[in-house]
Amino acid sequence: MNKLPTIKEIAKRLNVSVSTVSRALRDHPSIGLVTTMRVQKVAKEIGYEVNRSAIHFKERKTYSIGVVLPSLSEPFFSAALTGVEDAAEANNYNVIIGQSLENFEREKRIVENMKDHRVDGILVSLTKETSTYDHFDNLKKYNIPVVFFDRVPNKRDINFVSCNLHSGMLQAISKLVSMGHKRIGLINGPAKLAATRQRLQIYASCLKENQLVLEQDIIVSTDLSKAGNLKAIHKLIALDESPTAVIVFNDYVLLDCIAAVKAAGLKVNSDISFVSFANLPIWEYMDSLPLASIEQFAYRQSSMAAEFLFKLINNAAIPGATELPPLQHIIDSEMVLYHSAK
Amino acid sequence: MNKLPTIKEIAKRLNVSVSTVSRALRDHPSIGLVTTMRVQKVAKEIGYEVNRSAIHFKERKTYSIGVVLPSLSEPFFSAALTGVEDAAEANNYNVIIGQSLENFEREKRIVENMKDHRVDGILVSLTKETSTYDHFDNLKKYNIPVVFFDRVPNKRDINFVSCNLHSGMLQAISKLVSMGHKRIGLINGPAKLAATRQRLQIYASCLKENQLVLEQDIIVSTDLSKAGNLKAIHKLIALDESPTAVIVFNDYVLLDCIAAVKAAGLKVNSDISFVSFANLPIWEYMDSLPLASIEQFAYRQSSMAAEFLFKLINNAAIPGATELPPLQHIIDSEMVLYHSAK
DNA sequence: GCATTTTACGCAAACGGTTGCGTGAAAATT
DNA sequence: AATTTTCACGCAACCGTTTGCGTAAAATGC
Repeated sequence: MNKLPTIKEIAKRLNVSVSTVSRALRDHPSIGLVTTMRVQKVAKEIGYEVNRSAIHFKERKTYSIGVVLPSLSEPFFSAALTGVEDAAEANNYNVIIGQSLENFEREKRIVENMKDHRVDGILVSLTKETSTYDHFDNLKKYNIPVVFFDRVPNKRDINFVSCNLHSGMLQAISKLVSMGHKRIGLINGPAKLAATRQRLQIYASCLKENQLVLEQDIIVSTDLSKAGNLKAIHKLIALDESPTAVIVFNDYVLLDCIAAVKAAGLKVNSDISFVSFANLPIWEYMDSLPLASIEQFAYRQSSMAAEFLFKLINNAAIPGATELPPLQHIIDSEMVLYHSAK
Repeated sequence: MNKLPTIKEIAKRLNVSVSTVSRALRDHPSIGLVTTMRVQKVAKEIGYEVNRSAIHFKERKTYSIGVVLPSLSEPFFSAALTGVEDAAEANNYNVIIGQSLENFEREKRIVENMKDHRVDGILVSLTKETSTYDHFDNLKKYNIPVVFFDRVPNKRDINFVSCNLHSGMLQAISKLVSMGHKRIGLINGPAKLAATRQRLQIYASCLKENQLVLEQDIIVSTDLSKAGNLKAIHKLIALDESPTAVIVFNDYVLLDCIAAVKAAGLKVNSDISFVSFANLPIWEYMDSLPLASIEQFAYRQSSMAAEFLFKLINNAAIPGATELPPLQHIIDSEMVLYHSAK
């Protein structure tokens, strides 16, 4: 346990005060040139490095931000994390990670833990289960700013970056219509999810914008289990007049749908076309591709959220600063075509 | 910027000294019961919480560990991270993340940054590029222990947990032999990778243990690019006497191989069988499965590595403790059959 | 040559909590 | 009743660095 050299050590060697050393190391103008040089020379010799813990303590900052998100096994979130990391590095921050694993209690524990460790700010993408936000509101007391991204609370006056699914969906549905599709179904998620309600609403408006009528029989939902997914797609292909195209809740659901459709003897992209919400980067390896995916820009969302967070952190650091208004941004999604070549 | 309550605040209110408050809050026996109660009551009333930064500073600990790994977009590493998180939570630590993205310079920067932030220890899975370890040796000076997992340095006297591929490979090759395969090829990685040399060696010994001879013509390699992967598999299927089974470097390579084999009109698992090293959890959705994968237990490796790290950290904390010998463990890989049912 | 400004540095407090040691008063022992 | 022990608490240093303020000495002005 050999101690690391401190500024005291340098002071002792040079017979100057610690304050002089401290200033000399930071090139403070009120320290003479020769002294400054001598201090810096000795500092280098004995391998001095500032003890950030001391500074953090003094400044009441830790120079680390927390990011809590559902699961890094989802490519969307691991891409998002990279966005956070890059922004953090640019701001000389480091990143404390917490995976909520879609578990509300775990999310609460993680936030609590991050608060205890006095992170300077927190980025969050919510659990599917999360519908109360007390554990975040609570952070105000500690002056810990929070920015949400992608999975954001249904609430005003919060800082967030999210993705507008409408633009991508409109592109997709317009594309389908231009290809002659008239019955475009929807396999939605569980009713309790905010994402589900949102998708339905956007789906409806996109149909309208293409002069198509909303037909309830081609709107089904899945609980996101494999069985649920299969049930949903079967319901659609069993109809007298099946939809020729289907918007699917996400790529995982789509994988099951494609398998089911094939098993039923139908051909993907000729008998039935799919559009999904992109979260898997594996389509290039698959035999059957969806027509398109709706890209939600994980990296852009998270890095912009991180920028917001640093803005809030830095603003709080300047003494008389007035509180910033809520920082909010919505990124347009985009359709990405896969099958166009064939 | 309203200040958080401190122990001074409590002391003032109760007209006792801060030391008494400090002790009362931790139920120190030398403080009278009534005083203790009064202190704790006031503490609760004003919502006091310890400032960990202060303690961290005093104890010269940050109660956070760093984990640096190639990329969380690989399911192997995101599973590994979950193992680290769970172990960290059990030990009241938090986890600072850094993705090296297979970039040596970035790995160095991350380690440097973690050192600056005085993490109590670091877990590492190396970049493919990494072949020098000075940036880790350097951490000794700061008493920051390091434990490697999965991708470990080729070096003695280090702490590590890794996975022995031999056991899984032996199971797989034995299985293939029992199914009648006699020519079992290998698509290996780039020569410069340590993993490549290791796989070749194990492949050779497993053949030997099954009384098969090593044939150079059915050992090919890929640079892991798509083109390289295709070239490798084509080389094998173009042989007069193609192998009936192939051990493949990893799942990404395998995806290309399967596509190529199909395109060539061959049937997977009848004309040619594959065994790969598991890193993708997506096989359940694929049309063509490999016969088996060799499971390397990301979660187990990383959580054991984390345990090692905490052992080292805690050992360093007790004053007269002698240094621990290198903590090392090798987990046996296992074959996981996919195709057995069909 | 004396008053004034500037230069270069030191002192000490502060950040929040922990802890070894000291001490007066109460309790126990003889 | 005198002595010893126990109890309950306070004092002060410490962790490493920053920073406002004070001040000798040097430089400048007249």
